[in-house]
Amino acid sequence: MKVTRKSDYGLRALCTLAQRYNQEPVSIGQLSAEHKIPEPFLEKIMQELREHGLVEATHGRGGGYLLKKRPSAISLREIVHALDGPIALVTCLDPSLKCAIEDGCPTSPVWEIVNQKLEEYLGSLTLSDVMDLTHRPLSGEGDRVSGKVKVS
Amino acid sequence: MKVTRKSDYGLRALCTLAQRYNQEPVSIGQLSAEHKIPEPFLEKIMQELREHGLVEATHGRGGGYLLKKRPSAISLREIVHALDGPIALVTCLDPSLKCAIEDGCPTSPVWEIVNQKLEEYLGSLTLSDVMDLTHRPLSGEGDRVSGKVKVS
DNA sequence: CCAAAATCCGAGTGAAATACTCTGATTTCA
DNA sequence: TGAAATCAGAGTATTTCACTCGGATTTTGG
Ligand code: FES
Ligand code: FES
Repeated sequence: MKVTRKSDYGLRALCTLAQRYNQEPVSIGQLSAEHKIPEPFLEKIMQELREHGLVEATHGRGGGYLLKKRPSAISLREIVHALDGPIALVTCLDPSLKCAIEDGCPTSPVWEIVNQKLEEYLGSLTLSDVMDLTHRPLSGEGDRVSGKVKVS
Repeated sequence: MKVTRKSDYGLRALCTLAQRYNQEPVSIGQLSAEHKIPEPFLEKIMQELREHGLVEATHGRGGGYLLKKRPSAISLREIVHALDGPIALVTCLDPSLKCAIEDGCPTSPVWEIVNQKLEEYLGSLTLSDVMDLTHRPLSGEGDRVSGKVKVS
């Protein structure tokens, strides 16, 4: 039950792009330095984000990446989908590998529900939310879940 | 973002134990046959479930496994914890590997929240819920999420 | 126009996690 | 006493992950 490093790295990079929204493009060099991410790895990640339309790139001198939508219009769900693919908590839920059993399978209905819930929740969190949380270091140690960010 | 096969298999096995709650113990042979799970693998899984107190075993002839609590008192969370360990969506959240950065890390607050949400939700689903869902094959195709099972 | 700065692209590699096996010991009961 | 079951721990195979490499392409500054 883990999100891959690709998604974590990708999210971090997108955070700095969000800060610099509407400014100059940011290069892989800068991004990887800021977040201590191996350059060639981040390069791949940014490519995938571009292919999925979350980000756009400009070549050559002074080039780099820019967000393609406003931070509040990019959800964690999109990011994770772009980098890890759609969430399939168990292999049977993978749309490309339709399972044979299916009927009467005791577990698939639950996993499907949890899966759905997770996607919903990730869909409700945007890059703006992430930025808000970063600079508001969990005040008071109460349950952060019902803190600042909207909760189902 | 996957649950391991161990957890999926374990859940299936626990389902049949739930059906036979308060009856004769069920052997690995029976369980693995019913769910098409490789016997020696399931053996390991049942051992772990016993070590975590979800199940108890009786040796020798006619032996096998029994639930140690009523089905409505066993949550998905417990099961997943027993077999996959506590949920740590990103490595930084793993309590055994406390991260150095932490302060000002842009992503960890969000992942922590999602992590918490997930645990909460899995904690709210019990073996009874799973059984109910199994024999009620998603009537009407509506959003199953707010169907029969309690939702946050 | 050219060289430097950047992204693009596809293939390839090493390590780690996962999924599962094997062997033998131990307990129980007919 | 021996068959049926779990127990225990080490071992192996496969897949996924995390990351690299080499070279092509695009853009811009000088
Ligand atoms: S085994 Fe595939 S749906 Fe359950
Ligand atoms: S890198 Fe460890 S908390 Fe963010």
